[in-house]
Amino acid sequence: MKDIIQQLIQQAIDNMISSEVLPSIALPAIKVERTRDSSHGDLACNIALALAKSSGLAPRELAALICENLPDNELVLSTDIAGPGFINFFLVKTTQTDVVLNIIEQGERFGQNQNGHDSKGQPKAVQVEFVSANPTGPLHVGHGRGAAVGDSICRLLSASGWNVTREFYYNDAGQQINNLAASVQSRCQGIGPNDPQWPEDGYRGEYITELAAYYMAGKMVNGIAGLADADNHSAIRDYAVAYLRNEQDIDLQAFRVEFDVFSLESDLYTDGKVESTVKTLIANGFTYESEGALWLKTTEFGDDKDRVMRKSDGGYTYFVPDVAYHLEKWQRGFTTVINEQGADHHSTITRVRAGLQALQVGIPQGWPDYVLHQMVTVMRDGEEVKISKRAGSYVTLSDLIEQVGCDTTRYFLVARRADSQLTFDIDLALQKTNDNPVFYIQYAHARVCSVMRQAADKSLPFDLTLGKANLELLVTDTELALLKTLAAYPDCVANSARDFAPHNIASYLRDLAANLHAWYASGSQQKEWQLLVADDKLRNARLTLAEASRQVIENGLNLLGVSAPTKM
RNA sequence: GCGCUUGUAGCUCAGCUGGAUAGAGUACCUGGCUACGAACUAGGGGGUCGCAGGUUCGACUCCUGCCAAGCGCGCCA
Repeated sequence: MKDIIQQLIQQAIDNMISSEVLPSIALPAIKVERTRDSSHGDLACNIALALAKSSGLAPRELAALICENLPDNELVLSTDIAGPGFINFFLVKTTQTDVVLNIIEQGERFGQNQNGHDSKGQPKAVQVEFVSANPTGPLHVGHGRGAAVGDSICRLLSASGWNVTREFYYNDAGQQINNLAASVQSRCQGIGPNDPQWPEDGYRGEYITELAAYYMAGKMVNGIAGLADADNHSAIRDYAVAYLRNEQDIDLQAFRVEFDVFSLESDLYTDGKVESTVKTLIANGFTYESEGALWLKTTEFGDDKDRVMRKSDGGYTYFVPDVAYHLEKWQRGFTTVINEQGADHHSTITRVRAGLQALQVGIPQGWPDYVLHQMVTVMRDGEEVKISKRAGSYVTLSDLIEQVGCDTTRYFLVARRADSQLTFDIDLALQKTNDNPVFYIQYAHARVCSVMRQAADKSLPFDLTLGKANLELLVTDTELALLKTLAAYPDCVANSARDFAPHNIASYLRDLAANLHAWYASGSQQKEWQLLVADDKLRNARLTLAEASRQVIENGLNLLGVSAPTKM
């Protein structure tokens, strides 16, 4: 519909130029937008404002000229010039109710688009790396935010026609893994954090004790048996990593987050990919030796200082395998890669990108994309809960899921822009009342389902065909507002996917639910506005609108990984 | 000190990549069910969009400077 209006305006301006009403001027892109306020019609265009200066005409005068030259179109009821010079378009009724037919026809596919298709109409590949928690402890709220945001981005990209690969990267090769193993080993030997032999950077959490007990009891985890040998450091390390990976998998499953690929840092070493990456960087002349270490000239790619690649003890710093890993992503054919991670790691972005540029393999500047989420603070009983991995005070993701439920946790963690700080108020999330937006949206869905059940109970069966044929009977203010909101959904999905911004979906759903509740409630003020009226045509038209609304709520909630209950 | 991010109603946050009178929730005040589920809804009060400049027909949005908060600035990951 926007396209049609755009063409009409284009024709009008072309006519004006050829009849020399307008000088021949460069045209900016004609933007036609959905109006926010229904008194402004259905669609609006600001072209007269944009062209005012170059044409030498006053905006309102120019708008009037454009309207006069506008070709007739059966879909346009009338136009209006408003404010400083906006042209508002009022469309015939069927353009407003058409969205209902589209929703009914497309069902769960409604709202999807093909923006992720290439010129041949094939889905383009995108890889999204998220969570990527180190296997040194259970997942906490921060990981939860990464999981919720990352997973929703994946769902948005899929809905936009991309072929999405979800990937989890384990840093299972660094010093921290040795700390982990040492901590577990100490526990196996009966040493606690208060003993003098306890490792300096040891992990003190309760889960370490449990892990040690499992190992000593010889339990199996992911095909690895606990050897019950407290002196075997490497066996303990392998067991600990397997155990914690398994714990994380269980949490992620409970959080409804799945991955296609798990990559291991240790593999990059054993496959020689770290070594070959370093060789290329040296061969390309972007390194130098100093103070016994090997440095990468990251300053040539915008960093504020050069960075050590190989420490004087011979080991590589963490970002070297990161570069090797991203080179591998590129070689796997992903020209679009998104990394979702905590903002506390933002300094790695410059280094990884610099390393990739220095490899000189044709990777574009600014590749890969990053989505960073800010810190999550947790409030419980009105107090902030401090998160400290070593001290073991910890709000785990599984705690949250258990206490407030998967739906609420996911919604809360994804409902705000990733780059604003988030306070997770457990007391608020626990309230199953007014304050909780998740229930508000789910309730709207359940309410429609309830009406459908009522319809059957009262022998007022829902006849979809009859409903579709009588949509022009939808005329009340609340019905029109609801139609308008439904029509905005596809744009909302496309924009959210483009911006990697799933929080827009959360806001949209809040809005849609409000429209639905307002429509429903209008029936308690005016009985003739109820859905289940006696008139067959009107009732079924309304039930069709209700079903369409339900479908869009379900589709939207699905993008957030939140369930759409039929009963609550 | 430098870099990244943020600053919008008392509180928690949106604001659709420059548009019309800045919007929701919450809290506060006033109404609506012998129920198509009131986990809802109608209305009211509440704003120098951190501050100061600039860009233009128009700025919460873009630019510059300043103020404040969070996070980074390791031969840790």
